[in-house]
Amino acid sequence: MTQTLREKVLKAAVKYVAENGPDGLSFRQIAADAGVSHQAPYHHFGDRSAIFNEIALEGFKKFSEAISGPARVDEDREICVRLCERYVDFAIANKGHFRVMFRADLCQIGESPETQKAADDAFDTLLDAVSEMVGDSASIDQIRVQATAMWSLAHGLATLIIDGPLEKKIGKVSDRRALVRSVAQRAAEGFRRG
Amino acid sequence: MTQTLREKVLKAAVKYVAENGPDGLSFRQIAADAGVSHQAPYHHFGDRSAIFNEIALEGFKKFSEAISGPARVDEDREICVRLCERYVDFAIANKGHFRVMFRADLCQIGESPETQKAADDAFDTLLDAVSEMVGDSASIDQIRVQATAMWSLAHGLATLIIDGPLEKKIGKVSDRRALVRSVAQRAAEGFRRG
DNA sequence: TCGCAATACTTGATAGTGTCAAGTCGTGGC
DNA sequence: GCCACGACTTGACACTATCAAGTATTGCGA
Repeated sequence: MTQTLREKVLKAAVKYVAENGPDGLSFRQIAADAGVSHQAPYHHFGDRSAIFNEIALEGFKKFSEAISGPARVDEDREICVRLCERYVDFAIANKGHFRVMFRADLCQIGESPETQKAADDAFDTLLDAVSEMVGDSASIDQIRVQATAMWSLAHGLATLIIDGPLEKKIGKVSDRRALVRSVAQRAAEGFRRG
Repeated sequence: MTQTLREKVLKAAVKYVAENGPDGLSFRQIAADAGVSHQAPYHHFGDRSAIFNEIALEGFKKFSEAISGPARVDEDREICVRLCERYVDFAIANKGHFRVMFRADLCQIGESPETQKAADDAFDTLLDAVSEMVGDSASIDQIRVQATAMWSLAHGLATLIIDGPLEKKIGKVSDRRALVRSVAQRAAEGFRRG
């Protein structure tokens, strides 16, 4: 149960971002909350942007896990819907991570090879899922288009729900799930036709 | 050509956000660049968040214009593709605005009735376009699902291109347009079936 | 057991930030 | 003439990231 300061700080940062967004995040406040001096966190994360990088890294790893995993292969459509559901579920359950992962200005993932790799892996996971959905007959270009469409749809849904106006328009969780399902199902019909 | 300070400040802020993202935006720096005291901008925008609100307001107005406008009504698919193209084009051409518009933590649009109205109008514009696409026979619920799907797809594409990893994966503008077109076309096939 | 180097912090100082609270200065209207 | 008001300045405060230097503690090789 003894948590290292590094873990404490990271956790507090993620919590803050989930609740307030990344903008006002203060190293000093986090340090004060943890009962250490204002420079203590700085020792573990050399830089303010370094902590965002770390959050993104953690996020991409979690993301890959959440997206992949055993999926019954009944039919194409089912995969698409599952993918969307998982994407949105992940974003909601991990707001703090999700909000950082796709903000290039916060965490320049290019600077950290590890984070870059995690991000690439996450994308590959998505590509694999889409490939499975499309089938072997499809060309690489088709898969690329399909994957982008799939990704965009899920990503758009997730961001609009988390930070955008969709949050208010669909209050209850049951509504949200139903909407995501309907939307994904509708889109899947188009995606199926290779 | 004489620009009021208010206009100057707003313009500088939008430019900054487009280039660096909203996080590091500094009132004082903008004031210094404009050659005025550090409190001068504060006189026009009572608050740091007020300027983001103003940017969002401007953005939603521009957005409505960009999205609507005359569209040849040949077939459903065409409307969907156009909508996506316009959405993405707007986001790229107005990065500074777009980045702010959908960040609830920056500009609480709920606080400003004017901005709220502009945002609602923008959504209505989108809904109208989708209604046209779907046809009169569709139920309200179907339109709602369709609109959400459409919106999510376009929004996801735009954000992934602007801030996300898609930016690197598609370098040239021609590639981008082709990709957006393909993706939208593919999705449209699913959306068409009421 | 001594020393020593690395680790995990603390303390202090600097520059930059938003924001409150007072000025100043010119212009239009009574 | 004056006076009120808008546009701006000046000064101060609390807060922030970050640099630089100090101090414990701990593990380890001689």
